[in-house]
Amino acid sequence: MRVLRAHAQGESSPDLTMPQFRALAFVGRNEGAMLSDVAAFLGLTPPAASKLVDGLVAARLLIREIGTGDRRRVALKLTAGGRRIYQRAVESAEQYLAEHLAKLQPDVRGEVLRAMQALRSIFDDPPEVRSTATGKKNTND
Amino acid sequence: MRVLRAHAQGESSPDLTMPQFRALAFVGRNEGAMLSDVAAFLGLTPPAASKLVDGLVAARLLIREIGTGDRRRVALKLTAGGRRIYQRAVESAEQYLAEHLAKLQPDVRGEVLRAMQALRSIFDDPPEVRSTATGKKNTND
DNA sequence: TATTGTTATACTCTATAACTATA
DNA sequence: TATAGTTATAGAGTATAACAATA
Repeated sequence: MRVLRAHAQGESSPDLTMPQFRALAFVGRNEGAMLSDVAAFLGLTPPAASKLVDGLVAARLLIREIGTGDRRRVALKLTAGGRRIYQRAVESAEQYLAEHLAKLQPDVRGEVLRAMQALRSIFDDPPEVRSTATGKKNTND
Repeated sequence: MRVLRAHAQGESSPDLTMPQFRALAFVGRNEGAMLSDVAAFLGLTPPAASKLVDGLVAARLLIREIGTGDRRRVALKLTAGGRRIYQRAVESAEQYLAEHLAKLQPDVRGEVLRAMQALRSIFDDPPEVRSTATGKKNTND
């Protein structure tokens, strides 16, 4: 992760900080996520997440939409520009990973894959989003 | 790493931020490291690293020592209190990892270990320290 | 009354630019 | 002249507390 992060910092769009990019990427993976989902995933307090989103909205990479059912909720979505930056970063990271993983023998690569799955299973990666903020709650509530 | 970091944030000494802890841990692993080693490892500019160290020195967790050979260099060392906090965090993280890894079958655990070694080999983890700042340069210079 | 999010305020993190001391 | 580090300044990140709006 450290190596990948260093790579991302070298590549990413000039004026976009790491926290901003993490928030952007989260919304990229979870279109319509609530603000509190962003806060929970990034480990931030709601005010901190709100301010972070402020910057992304000001940069025209994200938009806030009022929840259609529960008007307290805010649904976050990427703008066209936000999606462009997000996808470009994903592609860059994937290419970087692919280049390096190609150095491994196929059987070792398979072993790496199974190891990753094993780690994910025991560290209980929780679902990223509680709801889509577009109205009804989901069963996690 | 995300899970482990969340764990560390819950455990760690109350008034110690993540960047501060990362710097502390780096010096813990690299006693006598130069300031520029800290900056390079954390991906910070020298002024940012210097200010970060300021806080740790003020908290009496780290001390600055003038390099014995090259007086421009600063050797960073842990105080007794700094070492105590560092070791406690390492033990906490190790215990957390051990508890979770114990859920895996021994052969899967072996596979995870080999996968980690394979990843390290292809992502070229660089040495953390350029010199010990206690005088003579090393062969990397 | 509880939940979602924001505004207000303060401190830390981080960068660039300019500087000091040493080599 | 080049290198290691600090000081000065400014903007982003983050927290706690207080608030507004909605449920």
